[in-house]
Amino acid sequence: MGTDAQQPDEGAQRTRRVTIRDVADYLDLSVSTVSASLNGGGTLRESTRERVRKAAEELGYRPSRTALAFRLGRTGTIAYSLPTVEEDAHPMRDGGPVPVLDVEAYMIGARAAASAAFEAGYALTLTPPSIHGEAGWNLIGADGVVLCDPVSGDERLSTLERLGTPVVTIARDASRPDWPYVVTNDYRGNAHALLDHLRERGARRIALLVPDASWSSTAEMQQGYREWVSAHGLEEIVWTIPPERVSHDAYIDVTQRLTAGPRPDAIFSTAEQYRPGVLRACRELGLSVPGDMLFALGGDSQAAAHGDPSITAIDLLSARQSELAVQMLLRRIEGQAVDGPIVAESVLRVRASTDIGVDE
Amino acid sequence: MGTDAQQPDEGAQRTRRVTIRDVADYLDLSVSTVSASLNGGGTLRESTRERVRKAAEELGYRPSRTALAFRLGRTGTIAYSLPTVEEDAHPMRDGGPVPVLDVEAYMIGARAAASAAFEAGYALTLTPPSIHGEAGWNLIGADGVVLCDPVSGDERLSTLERLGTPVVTIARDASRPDWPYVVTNDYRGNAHALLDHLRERGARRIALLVPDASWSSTAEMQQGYREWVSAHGLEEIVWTIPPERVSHDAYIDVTQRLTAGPRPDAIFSTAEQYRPGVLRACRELGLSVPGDMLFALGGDSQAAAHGDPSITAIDLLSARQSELAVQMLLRRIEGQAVDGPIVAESVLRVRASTDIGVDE
DNA sequence: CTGAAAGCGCTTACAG
DNA sequence: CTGAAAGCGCTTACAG
Repeated sequence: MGTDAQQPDEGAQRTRRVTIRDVADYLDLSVSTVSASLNGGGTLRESTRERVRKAAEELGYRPSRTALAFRLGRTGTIAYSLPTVEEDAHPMRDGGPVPVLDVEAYMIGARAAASAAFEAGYALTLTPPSIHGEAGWNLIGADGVVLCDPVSGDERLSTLERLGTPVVTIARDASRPDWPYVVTNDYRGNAHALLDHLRERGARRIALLVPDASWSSTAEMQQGYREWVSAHGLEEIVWTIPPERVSHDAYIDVTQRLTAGPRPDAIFSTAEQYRPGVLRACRELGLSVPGDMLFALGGDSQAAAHGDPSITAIDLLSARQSELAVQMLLRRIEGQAVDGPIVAESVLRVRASTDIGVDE
Repeated sequence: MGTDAQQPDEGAQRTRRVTIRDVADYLDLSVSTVSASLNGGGTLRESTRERVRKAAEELGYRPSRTALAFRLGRTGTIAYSLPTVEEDAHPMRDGGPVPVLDVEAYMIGARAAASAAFEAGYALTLTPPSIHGEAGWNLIGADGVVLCDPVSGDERLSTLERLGTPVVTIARDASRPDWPYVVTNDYRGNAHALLDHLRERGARRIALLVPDASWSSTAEMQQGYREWVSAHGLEEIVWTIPPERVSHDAYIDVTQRLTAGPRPDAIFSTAEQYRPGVLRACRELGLSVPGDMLFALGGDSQAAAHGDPSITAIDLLSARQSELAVQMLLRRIEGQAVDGPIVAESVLRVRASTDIGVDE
């Protein structure tokens, strides 16, 4: 029963907005002059500009976003699009569908993107998971799009190209090896580094756990793995997880693989998402991590960093990735030169799951 | 090396857009007629409407979002705003700042909101974590805002009210008990249900773990807790976690509390975020869950559902919550009657962390 | 150095 | 039943 409870009137009448015309009339100037003063265009006396700025401030003038968007033909909006999977392959929590791969990384990325866009005067639109087709993107109405983890031949990418909308991807569309508008990571190199680390900690039979999907991050890590085991004369053990068990349910597959043949001494999961599944499978089979099984991840999370045991992982620095992608996209939108693919930094975080203290 | 690698020209010339004027000229009609045909306004022969629709389709006419926004004075955009905390209280992962409370629930909520908005013809803007002040919201340019978990006296809410922008909150601003534009949950009732459950499982000394913050969800659960322990003649044990340890670091506080006085036999954490911290503290003290300590959460997550042990939690059905909030907001924006506070459904999910099989 | 005019693509009264 | 006109708030040539 706070005394200041507020129930704003539905029909609360908003004060008519202050336009450039009001400022012009107030100063007996033309709207052209006011516009030029405020935007630094034209050739005006500095004193005039100053008068205009002051008056605009006084009158509470705020440029109309809609008028500007209309006039300039740009909405001042960029879209951020997370991976979509077919409805029935959606990992569900009771509360609703969860995006695939790494939820937390996406959240960090989306928020960093919103900040970077905002600082440049743009708003960030989150696309609905089901977006597809020209009509959808037309409704979203973005000047450009950051596409996270496209699949190979991603429909969103080709549709947006047809529409002439600039796109920057985070990680590649595997079907376009020469696509320059991408912020990616050295996934192969990361895989090598992680495998070197596992080997150093004594692993000799390292299984690769990968989703059966066409994300290039996955594909590139897998390629890195293949090169590496071949170079080290080790056996290639690839465990592919069907898309419908893209989350914790992977424990079913892992359990089956762990009991089927000769057991590996380390598991490298490209996806953070499989962490709980692998741990559960090991637990149920009485395998201690890292005692009986080393375990490392191709993506990081708070859970990986602070769970029991903490898991060695590659941190892709998602916030930085998204910032770079937004910056590249804004350059494309604004017609500036763009600096080819960017390979962002990643960091190997060594944690308890590989901390067995064995030196070879 | 792909033969179809595409490097769209920076200056790729977009085909001039098809306007309503083009359709009108094509049919020798006026733009008014075309407009009315397409939008169902006016009094036109059905045959005319049909001809227009067909021609529009043929010519590939798509209404211009910017023109529409300008003309109608609405951007066709709603904003979704997650809680902001002071910079230095941001839980950090190496990859960047993580939003407080439940990341996963927010991700589910944001995506559900994006879908609901999209279905109604709106785009969803994610606000940057640092948003504040009129200028920021002006840049975002939303027709309305969904505000998640406002703090008491939330600055965003008062700023938006001053701007005349419709707002719907998810959970209350505690300083506005009579605010009608809210989708909330029966947090007190949920607390009672959870406590009843713990008691049924044998708990007699139940500690409440709460963040030192003014989220009303927290406050209401705490109120529910107080009422309940008092009604049952049990001791009130409230453990408050300082805002700078809003995440896993809470294990420091929990460890200290667990070793300081007489030990509780159950912990009820209002925030999902404290799950790893509590588990770690128990682990390090050699307390098994649920053997030595029951544990339950006021919010759910995949990790709670599938970790070891799985944790009993209240599922707030975030997707549904967000859908309801978006629907209410759209009614406000479109000037329709709004149906007071909505208390959304929540579900108690009983899991291993309280599964001790003790009947009283 | 400043102003008048056109126009971005629509919708909405209003005429006919 | 259909059309002509005004106007939403700006910027951008272009004139003076």
